[in-house]
Amino acid sequence: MGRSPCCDGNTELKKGPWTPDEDEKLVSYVQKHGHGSWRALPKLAGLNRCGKSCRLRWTNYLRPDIKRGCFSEEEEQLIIKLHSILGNKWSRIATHLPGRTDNEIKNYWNTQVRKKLMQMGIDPITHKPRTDLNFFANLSQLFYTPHFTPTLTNNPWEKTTQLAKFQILQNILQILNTSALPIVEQTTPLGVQTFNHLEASINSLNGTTAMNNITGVLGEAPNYIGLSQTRSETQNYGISDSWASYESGHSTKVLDTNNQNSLSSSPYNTPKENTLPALVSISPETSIVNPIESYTNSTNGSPADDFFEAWEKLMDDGTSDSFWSDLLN
DNA sequence: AAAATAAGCAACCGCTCTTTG
DNA sequence: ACAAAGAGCGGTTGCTTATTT
Repeated sequence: MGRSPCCDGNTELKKGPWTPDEDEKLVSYVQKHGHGSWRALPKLAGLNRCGKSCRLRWTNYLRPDIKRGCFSEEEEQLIIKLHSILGNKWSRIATHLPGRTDNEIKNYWNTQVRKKLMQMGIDPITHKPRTDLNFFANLSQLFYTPHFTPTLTNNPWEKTTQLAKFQILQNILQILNTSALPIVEQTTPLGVQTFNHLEASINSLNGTTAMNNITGVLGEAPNYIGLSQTRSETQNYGISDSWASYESGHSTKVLDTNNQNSLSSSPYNTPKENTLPALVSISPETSIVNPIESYTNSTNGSPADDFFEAWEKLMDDGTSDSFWSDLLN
């Protein structure tokens, strides 16, 4: 199937940036007659453009309900959340941001959000922690940034950043502490000194005001941090049927993630002497497209999966709709 | 001050999906 | 049921502006 581009054979048609005169013609025509058939529109409106170009110009720029200007923190958080569930479905994402176009959101993602997530150590495609060596090489830089302090900022984005950093460091430390994965300390630029610094700093945060602040920020989802919890406790929290409940405006189904057998059979079980808590429940590689299915299929996996699961839950509104609003307020 | 490089964004391209006859 | 037209989507390009060297 498919079809040839609407402009085929019409090499005379103008391309490139629109002039104010062209904009005026298009706006005045659409306001008078509606767009009707986009293919027929250019001729009727007196434009030397293809219909597709007219449609794009109208929907992305000239439409009266377009909201222009910087994205707010709330919009940014929403985009991240939606992207973690929907992936690059920009038009779907755009339906939840009134006045924003899919193109604008896509551009914003590619130029701003993606970069921020990368800096946080989050893979912007999978929303999983980055495990590539470049990230580990930059770990010290991440750790020494001014934001990584025992007190939390009021800036919502920085709150998220701090939480993500904290979780990343916690899980890295746990991975390093796990005998099943002894290679990291030996083969990456992350040296013993950095390792000790990480451990000391995380321990200093554990049980401090900072932790109270973090759990306070998380509201009803403090278990995402899980520092002072037993393994069974960390498994008991519910996960909302994220997308269905999000789109319908309800927080509905709660899944029971208890599964002691799968945990005990994991090759990555944390040794008893490990002072850090167990990672959250273990799941196989999860699907961005269908997070619900991925939750219900939870059986076993790796520490990296665990972290992603925790992150996904963080991004995915754990037990109530108030979670993200708490974070943002 | 000029050149080089990076970043941001509007617009285009080619494909798929939906509608229509 | 089928093919073509129409519309929409996501990825990419290339121009403009800002920043760095």
